[in-house]
Amino acid sequence: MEEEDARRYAELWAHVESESSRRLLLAALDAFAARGFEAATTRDISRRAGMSPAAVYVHYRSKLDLLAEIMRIGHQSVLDEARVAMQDRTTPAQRIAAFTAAFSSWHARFATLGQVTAHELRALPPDRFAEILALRRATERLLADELRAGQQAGDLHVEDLQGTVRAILSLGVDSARWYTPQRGGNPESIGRLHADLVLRMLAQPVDGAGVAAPRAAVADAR
Amino acid sequence: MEEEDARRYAELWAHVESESSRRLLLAALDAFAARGFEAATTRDISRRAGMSPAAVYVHYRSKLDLLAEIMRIGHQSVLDEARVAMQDRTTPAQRIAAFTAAFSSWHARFATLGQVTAHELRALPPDRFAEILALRRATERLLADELRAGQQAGDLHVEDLQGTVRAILSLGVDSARWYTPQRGGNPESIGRLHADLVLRMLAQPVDGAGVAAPRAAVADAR
DNA sequence: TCAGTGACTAAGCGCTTGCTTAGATTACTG
DNA sequence: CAGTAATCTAAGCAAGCGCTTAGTCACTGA
Repeated sequence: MEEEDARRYAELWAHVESESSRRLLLAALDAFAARGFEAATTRDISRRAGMSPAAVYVHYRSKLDLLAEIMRIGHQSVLDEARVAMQDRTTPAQRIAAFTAAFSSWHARFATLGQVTAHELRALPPDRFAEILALRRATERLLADELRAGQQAGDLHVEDLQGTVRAILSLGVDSARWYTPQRGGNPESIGRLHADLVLRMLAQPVDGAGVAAPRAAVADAR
Repeated sequence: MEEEDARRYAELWAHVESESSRRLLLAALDAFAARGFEAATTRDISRRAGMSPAAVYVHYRSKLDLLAEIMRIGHQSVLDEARVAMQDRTTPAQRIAAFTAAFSSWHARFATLGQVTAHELRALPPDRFAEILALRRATERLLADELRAGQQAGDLHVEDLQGTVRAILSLGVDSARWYTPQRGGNPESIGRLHADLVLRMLAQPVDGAGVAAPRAAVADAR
């Protein structure tokens, strides 16, 4: 992982007290992303953090504790960013665009973390899993509530609410899989692209001999 | 894995000669999907297939060989299905809709396999990886070529070609992560939903005081 | 001055891993 | 029915695993 990545991720767990703990979180994230949680070894993690294998256990009780902490911080971060992005918008369409842009650009910006959060859930024991699932559900609800509001107001075209929610989330989640700064431009441009695509998806037809046009509600949010 | 799944997957590797080999492919797929390639043990795989651990090595040279074979068959299958779905369509928009429906419904129908194909690529050594990557690129090209054709003909709205390709693929790939028959309906309905969302994304604006309407090219493909 | 504390390391324990070996069993052939 | 090849199992090896133990070291407060 590059210097720049290290600085970006440092902000995520700036609230973690010890410098060694923070170094271990970054080392563990790298190791989990590179080989998967099960294949990553505590020896590898400790080496990336510049410590002996035993030093890990001064700061964390187990390898699983490291994963759980990374997952918790990651899920909390994306939920917070989505909330902040939506808070000043005034219409469902605007809030959906803001959510999509924030969610997708987060997954590009923290692609390494995004891969781990999305695909190592199965490694968590039931109680940890439940905690993370609650955060995921809260994030999903931010989006679903706005889609429902826009649908009921007649401003947005939403035939399958749950399916549309999943589609929008998929754009973001999967960004973490393929994104690299080389291939994807900057994270914000991914967010803008996805927000634009989503607004097109939701454009309400205006009658005109079977031809559709986006209504003002959507055109404004562009 | 259920009886029904077993039958569905049996078709995928019907061409594999030995019955034991086919049972091992299914057992390995289950094990890889449940815990990840690295965490899955050859003892677990052999037990699922009703054999002793050593019997695996009569049919496959290594655990990695099992993964590589599963990946190859899976990637070839989705490429074939996409090609077949597109072949009788006459416009770019129709072929894009057909591709999207086939790609997404495949990932829902073979969700277990889809998860493995998408996320265990890193476990492959360079030569195996290159083989799989070629299949992925061929699939991607099926879609990209049609988007480019529709864009150049002026029928489709495509601002960011590579970004749009990735977005459409993301809808399918991520379906494998969340889909279950309980939550997602049948695979074909996922495909139809995604095809519809994609056609909306690509609708070309028709001038009219800043208001957009899909042109006939897209409306026809609906 | 020195007991106490927190961060760390060297060494290694008990266990599991992918895979091999040696031999048994089975199905088929001349 | 002997011979052969294919398929399987019981047993186990070398290596690597997560984590622990015992002890070192720098620093703190009385």
